[in-house]
Amino acid sequence: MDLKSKLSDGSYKLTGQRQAVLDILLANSGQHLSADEVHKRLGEKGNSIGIATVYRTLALLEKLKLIRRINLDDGCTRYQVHEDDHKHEHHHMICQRCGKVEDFPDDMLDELEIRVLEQYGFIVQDHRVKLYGLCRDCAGKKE
Amino acid sequence: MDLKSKLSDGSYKLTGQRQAVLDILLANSGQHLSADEVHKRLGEKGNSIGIATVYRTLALLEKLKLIRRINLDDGCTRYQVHEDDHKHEHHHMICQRCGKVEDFPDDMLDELEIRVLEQYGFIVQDHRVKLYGLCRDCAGKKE
DNA sequence: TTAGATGCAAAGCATTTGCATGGTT
DNA sequence: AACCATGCAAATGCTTTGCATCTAA
Repeated sequence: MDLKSKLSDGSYKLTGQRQAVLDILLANSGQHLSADEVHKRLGEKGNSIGIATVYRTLALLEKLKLIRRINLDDGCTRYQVHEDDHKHEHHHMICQRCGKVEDFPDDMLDELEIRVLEQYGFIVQDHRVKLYGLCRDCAGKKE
Repeated sequence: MDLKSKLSDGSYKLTGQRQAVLDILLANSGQHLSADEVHKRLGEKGNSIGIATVYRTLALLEKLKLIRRINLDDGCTRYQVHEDDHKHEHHHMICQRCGKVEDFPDDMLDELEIRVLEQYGFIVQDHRVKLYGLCRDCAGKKE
């Protein structure tokens, strides 16, 4: 784990809380946890941490690019461990019936980026795509 | 203006406040105003309205699909009048240097939606795309 | 007349911050 | 030892809600 080295690069210290928060995110990499959910899961593991520290740690881990921030428009910021290689970034499909959030890989926006550069002179450095609709399970059901 | 008819469809009343809020959004269609900004501009026009009414009105106008909600991750929800025809929806380019937000038309996600349906069985009903990068002005500058 | 709308202030949430204490290096 | 990190509670900022009053239909 390169948490320690990433931390020391910025004169940050490796603490039990920071390791614990990252561990929770790693153990739930398929989900998109909010600060409150991280806090709760830590408590369930007997690893209680102040909520302020959870927020501060999440902000730090994001700065170190170990996790990424996701906005699913549900009233809170959510987090997910960052992919190891930047090549395999991903976006989200949000089911409007059951609320499930699935990831899909990012490998299709290149054409869009080229056009945007041509037409607007806008140089794309990053992007966020959210698709809203019906997941396979819900699409199969009636009504 | 079809505000009145859209309102009466749902047994909502046409009030001066509702008209005023919509007028502000219409007069600033190129911008992305927050509830607070709408409230301030109303006040500047001598048309003071309670902030709670502004929030309630924005929620109502969104339900009537007269405006749309935009999240630019700056700590508040922003609003913009909806395009008349649903065909010409648009997305946003956010400059990471000067903060300017420009719109670009939505006419390129079709291919992506087809692939997502094929691979995940996900039926796309709506989408949100945000591009982060450098606008033409900033891309031209040094440093 | 009457259901719906408004305004104000209080309440709600997610998130941040001040400050004294505790822990890494 | 020195500096950074933590915890708690208070504070913040956006948004919502309760309730009495007002108004469009």
